[in-house]
Amino acid sequence: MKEKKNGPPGRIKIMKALSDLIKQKDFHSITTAEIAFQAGVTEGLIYKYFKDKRDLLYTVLEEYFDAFREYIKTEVATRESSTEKLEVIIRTNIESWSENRVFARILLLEVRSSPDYYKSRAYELVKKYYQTIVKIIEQGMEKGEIRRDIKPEILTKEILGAIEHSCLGDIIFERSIDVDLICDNICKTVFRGVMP
Amino acid sequence: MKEKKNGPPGRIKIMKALSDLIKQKDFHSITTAEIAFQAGVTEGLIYKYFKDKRDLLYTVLEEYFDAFREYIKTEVATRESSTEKLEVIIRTNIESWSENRVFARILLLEVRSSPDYYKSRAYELVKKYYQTIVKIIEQGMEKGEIRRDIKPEILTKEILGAIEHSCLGDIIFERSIDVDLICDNICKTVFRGVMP
DNA sequence: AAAAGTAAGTAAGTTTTACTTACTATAGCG
DNA sequence: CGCTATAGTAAGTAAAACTTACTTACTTTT
Repeated sequence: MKEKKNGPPGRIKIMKALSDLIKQKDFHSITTAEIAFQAGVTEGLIYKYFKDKRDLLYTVLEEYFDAFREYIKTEVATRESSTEKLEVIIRTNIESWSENRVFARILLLEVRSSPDYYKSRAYELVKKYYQTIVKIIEQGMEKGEIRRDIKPEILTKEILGAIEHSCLGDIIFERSIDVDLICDNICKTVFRGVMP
Repeated sequence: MKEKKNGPPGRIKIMKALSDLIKQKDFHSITTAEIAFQAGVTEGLIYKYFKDKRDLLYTVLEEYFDAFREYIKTEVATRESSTEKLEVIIRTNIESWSENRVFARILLLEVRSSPDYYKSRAYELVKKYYQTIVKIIEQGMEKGEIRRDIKPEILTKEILGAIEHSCLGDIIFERSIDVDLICDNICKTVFRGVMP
């Protein structure tokens, strides 16, 4: 069903090497020489498979995001109402970042600053994820489960932003994430608001 | 009242130069040679006043954030209830980013990936801003204006995250920001929730 | 089975760019 | 005046990203 396997061993080793190095330090401080050494290949090979150092980063992110979307999709499918679906998305999202720090760090900290990330396939996947949430909200509005006087696109961004920022500190400073606490707080405020 | 003026002309010109260049391209694509040329000074002078290229960036951000906090403070002072205060923070924050794109781009896109940003004075200011909001929420809880079953810290992050992510796309792709629309959406959901 | 073609990988550059070092001009001040 | 501190320069260095030209090995074709 997959169009292509992961490719030649060198390519796989390079991606694995970067992924491992990001556990230890930020992308900017990782050199191509280091990546090559860690992968057990020579520097030039990186440029055989990737346009440049950043393109390698986007490709690593792409893989993580693919798995993430696949997982979210199966979780969402088990729920009926749109609010339940949103809740499971919030929880699964936080959980994924809690368990996969490399994924979270690349997505939240490393890629956003470079213009050509927004031309990458990784970013296309991010947009698809965003669209999934927009559609759930639209369906919720049609079914009368969600108020109609707000824009689905903005609500989507609000939810994603709330999740992101709530986890950001823990991701940056490598603290453990209290998934239940954050999820519970976000769900309470998103669904019922801050009023007593 | 200010401890020191902005410093020698060269220093000011360098900061202005980076600020102007960030209007056109991302920080990584800006070279120190370019900054020096734009400022009409020589490259070495940058390193007389700043530890490294990134330190210059943090210092530029620091200036913007100082002005931002000053402005927010006066706006908040005009409001009485904590929800009104939160509302004015949300609006002023969005407005500031809408009007000052360089500020927004540095803060949301450029600095977060580097570990030493979190040791900078700019980051100290960010934390102070965050604490200001936490206190407003705590006061709101004491006065019974805000529900007590959520953590003020997480709610703060939720609000900041919602603002950020709602503006992010427009900031990245240099579109105009519909301040009223975003502000209205965020206030509605934060205060009353998404339920109909 | 020999020839031809291609994919995987290497070794040794080149170029760019952030950062250094050693120096000069100028202005304030006892 | 001479001394010191400040503002600034010019030329260089080191390192890191990226290139180029080549080798090896494995398929495919005739």
